[in-house]
Amino acid sequence: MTDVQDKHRARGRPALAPEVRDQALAAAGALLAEQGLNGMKARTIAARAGLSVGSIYKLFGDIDDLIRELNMITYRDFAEHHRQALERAGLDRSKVHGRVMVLAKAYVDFVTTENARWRALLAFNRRQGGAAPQYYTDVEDELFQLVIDVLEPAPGLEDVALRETSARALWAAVHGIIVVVLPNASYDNPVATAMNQIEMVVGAYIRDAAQSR
Amino acid sequence: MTDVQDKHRARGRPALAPEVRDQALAAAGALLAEQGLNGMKARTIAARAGLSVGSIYKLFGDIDDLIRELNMITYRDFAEHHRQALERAGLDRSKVHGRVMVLAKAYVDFVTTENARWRALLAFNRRQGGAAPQYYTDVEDELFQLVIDVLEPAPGLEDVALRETSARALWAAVHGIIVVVLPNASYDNPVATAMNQIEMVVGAYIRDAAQSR
DNA sequence: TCTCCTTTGTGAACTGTGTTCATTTAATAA
DNA sequence: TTATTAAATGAACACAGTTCACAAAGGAGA
Repeated sequence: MTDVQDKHRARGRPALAPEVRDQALAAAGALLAEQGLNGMKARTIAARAGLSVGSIYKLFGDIDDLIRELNMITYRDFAEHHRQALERAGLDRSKVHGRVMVLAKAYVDFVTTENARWRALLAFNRRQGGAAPQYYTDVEDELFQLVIDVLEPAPGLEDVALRETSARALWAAVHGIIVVVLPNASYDNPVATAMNQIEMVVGAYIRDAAQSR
Repeated sequence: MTDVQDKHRARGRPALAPEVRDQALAAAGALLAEQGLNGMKARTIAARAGLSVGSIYKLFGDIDDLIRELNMITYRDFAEHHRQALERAGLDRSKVHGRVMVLAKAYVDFVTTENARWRALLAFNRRQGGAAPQYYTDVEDELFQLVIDVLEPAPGLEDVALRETSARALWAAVHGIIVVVLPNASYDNPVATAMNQIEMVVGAYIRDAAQSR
């Protein structure tokens, strides 16, 4: 059935060049960074990309698909941002506490500098009813793995299962503090407040693990 | 200027009885519990309340105002739910760890039993750009106060400022774990997983505080 | 070169939702 | 009863997602 003659190809109007999709995606990404989810209107995106509404739908399915794709990119950047922060810090692997705090600071920085994209990530994943899509979970695991690796030399966390659970629990805790503190207008210095609270929880956890070895 | 003659009053069609507003609010609340934010359409709410769209706007301003009001109620119920859980547990005030875990379990239970309302609370507050409204912050402080009180007898947390920061940090951590774990389909028993992670973080924090006294 | 023919791109039109406001309704005062 | 006034109503408007009949753009065959 798929054995159609190949000599007749490229009939009819040629499809949009592949790079057009990339350009449109980049345009939509810029819009998201500037205006958050508010900017993600079919017509706005089309205008920004220099395409018709119909083409946006041809290229991306629907607007939610497009947002998912942009969020995917944001999440990749997020993970990469953490990896680079860890590398730049150049701390000895034995400095577990310091390295976890480097990751936490990287998180806070990302939220600060990429606020609109980060909010889109949160808001949209929450909007969906069911489970997160597969590729999303993949990047998430990738990020957890980073924390697990950092915890590896920690005294008291030699057990792999315990270390993994610790990484998940700690990282969720860090996330919680960031989510609660950073957008809260009642703190005059939200970043310092968040970092302080993270320090308290992470510090206690690592000390306690070493203690109860 | 306010000294208008009072003998001419109640002219024209009488306004909707005050109880009508309460009934409409209750109807909208039921709708929210059933269908989440998806159900919060002007026409759906109006039909459910047996009123016209216009009346909904007269009574509540706009739909966002109405949702804010419902979220306010949810948040009150949330705080009350925690108070009652603490009371029912009837633990001695010295059992700090146990009492914090009672609060955490209460949180998890609320999310489970009142899922739609809880999600509305999260999603909507995140949707708003600026700071949370005043009354909202009030209930939040009320809830933090509960945690602060529970932490009061904890060894190592005698200092008031430290205790308050600990309460905020710990509660945000608990929130983070719940937000990350409970809706995650990859755990076969999300509630147990969440409670386990919370136990780890809370336990470590309290032990460490006692240790480094 | 000039028609067909096919495939893609376009944007007007349709649907659903928030919001308003001219009109209708229901009450009191005279 | 009638005039007057305020409230309730829902048709109409604005705006956003989505579709699809039609126009545009190229290749194939004459």
